[in-house]
This record gives sequence, structure tokens and C-alpha cells, in this order.
Amino acid sequence: MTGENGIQAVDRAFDIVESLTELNGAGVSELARHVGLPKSTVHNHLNTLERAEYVVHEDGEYRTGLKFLQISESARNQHDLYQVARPEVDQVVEKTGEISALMAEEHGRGVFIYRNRGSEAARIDTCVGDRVPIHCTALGKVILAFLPEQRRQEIIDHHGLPAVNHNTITDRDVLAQELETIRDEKIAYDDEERLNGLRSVAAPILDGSGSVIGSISIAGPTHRMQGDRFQTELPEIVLGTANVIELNHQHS
Amino acid sequence: MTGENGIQAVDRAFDIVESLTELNGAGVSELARHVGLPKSTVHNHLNTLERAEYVVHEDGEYRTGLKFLQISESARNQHDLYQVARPEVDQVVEKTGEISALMAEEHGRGVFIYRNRGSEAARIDTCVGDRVPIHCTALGKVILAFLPEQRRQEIIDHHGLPAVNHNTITDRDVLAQELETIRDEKIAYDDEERLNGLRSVAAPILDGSGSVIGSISIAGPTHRMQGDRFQTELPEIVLGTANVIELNHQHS
DNA sequence: GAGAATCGTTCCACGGTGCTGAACACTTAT
DNA sequence: ATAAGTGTTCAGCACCGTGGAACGATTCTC
Repeated sequence: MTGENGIQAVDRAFDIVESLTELNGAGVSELARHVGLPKSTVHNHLNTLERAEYVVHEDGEYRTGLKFLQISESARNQHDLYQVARPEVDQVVEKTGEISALMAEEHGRGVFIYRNRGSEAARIDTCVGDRVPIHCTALGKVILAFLPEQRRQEIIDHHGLPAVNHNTITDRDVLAQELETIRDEKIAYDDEERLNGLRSVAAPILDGSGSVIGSISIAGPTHRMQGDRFQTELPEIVLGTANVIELNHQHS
Repeated sequence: MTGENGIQAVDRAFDIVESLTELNGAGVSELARHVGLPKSTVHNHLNTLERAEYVVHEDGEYRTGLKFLQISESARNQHDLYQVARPEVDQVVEKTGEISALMAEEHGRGVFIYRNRGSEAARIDTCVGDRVPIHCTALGKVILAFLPEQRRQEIIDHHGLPAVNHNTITDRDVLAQELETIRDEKIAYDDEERLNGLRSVAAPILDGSGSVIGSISIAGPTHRMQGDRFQTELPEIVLGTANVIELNHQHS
């Protein structure tokens, strides 16, 4: 499921944890079936994980523990982007009433670091922590555009350009050309390339030396994301916010 | 560091991850020294963890990866308390301008599930994901008070009543008596028992069958937490909010 | 109620595997 | 140029994680 050869016991432990999150808690037998291992092995792992408090054993069921919260908060704060940008995202939400999100790149995929939405905003599928192909989002494309040439090629070579949707860009040349204009405008658009009915605008967030550390976006239902608002107003807001974040980031 | 006997490789992997968060990223040698293992062993673990994307290898340094965010979000959402209560906490913050937080119990300790603060509110040390002894917080005491007698004894037996502060309750009888009055009033107070200069009020959040699933609090600097506000006004707010959360929780 | 089929847990012997220390290339100080 | 520091690779041995079978305890099914 995970890699090809690493420490077997560790790979298995994480397979079990991941299965546990997918199943939203489960018993030993159910888990054993799900990961394709004998009950005793799974039991052994669960015991270990529980003793380390990464797993909780309640009401005859095992669940993933909140100790992961401690680690993930620390991981998120190591991207110092998060601490600086979070309040700005909240402000964008207040100003626009739509969805605003923060993304960082990791292992060639886009990770939602933070997300907030106005009360009238679209219900959306993505959650904080979700990992999506980087070429199918405004947030991702804008990161990709500002990454060093070499890294960009590595990522595309490794992950390819799978079609997530009938609008997804799957051609390298088409993508390359779009990334070019993204670099010029410092703005990326997503016209329902990942989710039908959802459009978004995103801007890059650069550090002092000019390398991307993440991106910020505004997203909403297509019928509200049109004309001048989509072409001018929202891009200006998101670009302005990105600049504020960059400034605050450098003085921290 | 972790347990006494479980799967060695798994325990070590998590030791390494924890060290990585403590050190805010590190190299192989530094890590090896920190966990007291040969470089090669640590290297092997880091490779495994990186391949599974739980660790990132950048600029010649290893850091904890954002994949933990995915798991922790899932773990947090399994406590369905979080989804329901989060907006209510935000409202309390808006109403009072102080700090409001959400806690759940796990492995006998109190875990901060969510926290928010007004712009004028006290700077505070605790973060989401932090795990604190359960007897030294209003949030924790109120959970302890409403836990089944047996569980409560287990927790106290296992963890004891360590003094976090010169005000911390360390006597079992004194604690038992306070828990009694907490059960009566459905309100717990923390009078600088964990942090000097910080007072707080907390109320329990019960599910349909009457068992605690968590607690909610308002906290602030002692000089603002006094008189009628501390004795009546804030307790009423926190209790009312807890009730709203309980209602929303049952209809979800 | 008896029986079958779950469940979770415990045990032990075997074989595979994670551990280790040494050797490697490489950069940075001295 | 030497030395001390990195990170990485390799291979053999001891050990430890593995998985099958057997255990009680529940919960179904008839």
C-alpha cells in the first residue's frame, strides 16, 4: 500500500492508522481484513500504538488518537506561513463571503493548510489536510508556476497530469503555457478544473529570496464568480492579501 | 521513552517523529544523538517515514510532514463534538473578547481540541493539541467530575495529582469535594491553578445518554476575571453555550 | 436454550528482518 | 592538508516481529 521497501513494521503501523481513519474507527478483525494481515499481527500493532497513545481503545473499538493533533500542529507551525497568513485568510472571508484557503506543496502534491468560509459560501468537499494533485487547482498551479524549473519537472515527471475532471489540464505544453501567463500576472484561475461549478483565483506567497512558500485563494460557485468580480475585483483582493502576508512574513 | 514493550521498530519510529517536532526539524546525526540510536538506524527510519510521506527531506534537513494533518483532522472529526462546538466557541470569543477553548479527555489527560481568542485577550501558552494533566484546569476538572466513578479513579490512580503550580490541587479528598460541587453547579473554576494570573470558567458538554464528551471554557487574566463577571456573567454564558452545543449535537 | 459463528486476546516457534558498526563520499573548519 | 563534521551505503548476525492455532467470551440463528 505505501512504499516498496522500508521498515516493514513501520509501514504496517501507518497502514493500520490510515485504515483506522478511513473506517472511522474499527475492531481488530475488521481492520485485519482491511489491511490483509492476520488478526494477531494487527492486534500487536494496535497494542503498541495504544501504549504510545496514538490510538484509543474505547467501547471495544479502536480509533485514531488526538496525539496526532499535537504533531500536526507542530508540523503546520513549522511552515511559518500558517501563523502569519491565517488571520489574513479570515479577513478575506469577511470581505468576500466566499471560501478562502491556504496551500503548501509537499511531496509534489498540494496540501490545504487552512481554509475558512463565509456563512453564505459554497459547501465544499475539501478539508484541511487534504492532498490534491497540484495541477488541477488555482492554488496548486500558482505554486507550480513559481517553483524552480527543476523541481517543477521533477513533480510533473513523478506525478504526471491525471485528469481529475473533464476540464483538467492534461497536456504538458498547454500547462507550460498557462504557467507562463500565471508568472506574468501573478494570478492563477481555476475554471471548474477540479470541481464542477467551482471557480477560484489564487496568488503566490513568496519569501524574501523570491521562492514560493505557499499560495492563497478565493473560491466560489461559478454563478457568483463572473464578469468584473472574477476578472478584476477578486484577483486584486487575493493579490493584495498575498502581499500583506509576504510583508508580515519577512518581519517575523 | 515511550512504553515498555511493544513493537520496537514502531516505538522508535514515533520517538523519531516526536524528536523531530521537538527539534523543529533536524539532521540525521543530531536526531541520532537525541534518541540515542546509531545513525544508520535513524537513517533507515527516516527513509521509511519519508517514503510514506510522513516526513519531509528538504535543504538537508528532515521535518515532520503535513500528512499528519490529514490524520489529525480525521481524528478530531471523529470526536463529533468538534464540528458542532467550534462555531459556538467563536461566538463566545466574539461576545466576551476573552479566550475560549474546547477540551476532550484521552488517555487520562486533557487535550485542547480547539481554541480561539479575542484580539484583546491574553497571550496564552497552550496550543491546540496540547495535553495537560486533567486536574489542574477548569476544563479538565469539569470533565473529571462528570466521568463515571470508576474511570475517574483509574485516571487519578494512573496519573496522580502532580503539582503544576503552587495553587494546584494535590489532595485527593480536596479534589473529591470540589468535584462534588462542580457536579452540583455544572460549572468549574480555575483560580490560577495551572498558570499564574489566569482564571477560567468551564462547563461540561454531555451527550444524549448523559456522559461527558468534552468541555468548554472562558479564560482571561485575573484582573478582568473578577466580581460579578467571574461569578455570574461568564458562567452563565459558558453554561448556555454548552447547552446549545448539546442540543445541536443530538440533532446531528 | 443449544449450537454456530462471530468477536478479542494470548501464546510460541520459526524465519525473516531490523539493527548495528564500519566504511564510504562529501563538505566545512582548523 | 589535516581533522571533524555531515549523510549515506553495505552486509552479517541476533533478535524480534510475524502468523497460525487455540483460548474464552459474546452474540447471533434456529
